Amino acid sequence: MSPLPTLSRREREVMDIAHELENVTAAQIQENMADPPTYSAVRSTLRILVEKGHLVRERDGPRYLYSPTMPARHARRSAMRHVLRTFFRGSVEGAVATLLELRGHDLSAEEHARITEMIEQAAKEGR
Amino acid sequence: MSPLPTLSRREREVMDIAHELENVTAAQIQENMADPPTYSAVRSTLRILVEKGHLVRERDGPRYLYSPTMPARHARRSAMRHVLRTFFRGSVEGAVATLLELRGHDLSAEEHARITEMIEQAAKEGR
DNA sequence: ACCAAAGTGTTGATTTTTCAGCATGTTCGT
DNA sequence: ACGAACATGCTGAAAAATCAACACTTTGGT
Repeated sequence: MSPLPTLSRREREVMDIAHELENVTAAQIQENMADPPTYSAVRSTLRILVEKGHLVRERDGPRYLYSPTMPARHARRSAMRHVLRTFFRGSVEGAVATLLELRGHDLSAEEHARITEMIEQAAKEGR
Repeated sequence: MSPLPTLSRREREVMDIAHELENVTAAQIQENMADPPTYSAVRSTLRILVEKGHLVRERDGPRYLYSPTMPARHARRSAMRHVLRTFFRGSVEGAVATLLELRGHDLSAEEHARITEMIEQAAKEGR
């Protein structure tokens, strides 16, 4: 069914870090957690996430590296779709506006050019 | 300091619905939940969220309406900042690209115009 | 005025999550 | 080759979340 979207608070926190850092050790996870528990507790959460199928781990010499099961592209789309729906009523315009705000007002010329190009492209393909 | 970001699974689910629908009754929340518990359980979660300060409730005749404490604008920015950092390494470009993908390829002419205008504006103010 | 339907407050039990301790194995510098 | 540092597997206790039941009140239609 929907085996994945059931994440507890700590689990989600760990998953976010895993997505942000891509391939992480248990120690790295711990370093990036807010109000981190013991190393032991972190590994406990990691083990559960592996069991649930959200993370895979592979040996990296002495230790394990953890990475998200879901391909980054999927994860990005899924996350973005969720905020788009939840906070922007599906409005791409609204979302872009907020992104530009976040960017502060230091949009480089190159960035501007590339984004404009993307919009152009999307409009063309639109039809 | 940061009393808010500690939300459990159900709590987050309820908050998302509250953000999406703005002013909601307990019944509406329940309708929109995945694998919804009893009405009673929903109200239990709502009460906790009010206690924690994430929701406020006001009478609407016979019943209560719940709405997020955090102003929509803040919530939007905060949510977007989070996905930007977590899934796009802070790249506005990347985020916009994904937004356009999500949009499918049916970007209307008007939408295109407005978004382009926003980008222009941002670039000008940027310098 | 009555009754069913819908809403509310409160409480406590069950389940899940969270966390740490401990015994053990591995690596690496000296 | 030895030991400190670091990693792991396993286990169970403490805390939090989740949920439902019950008694009570309000509403609205007939």
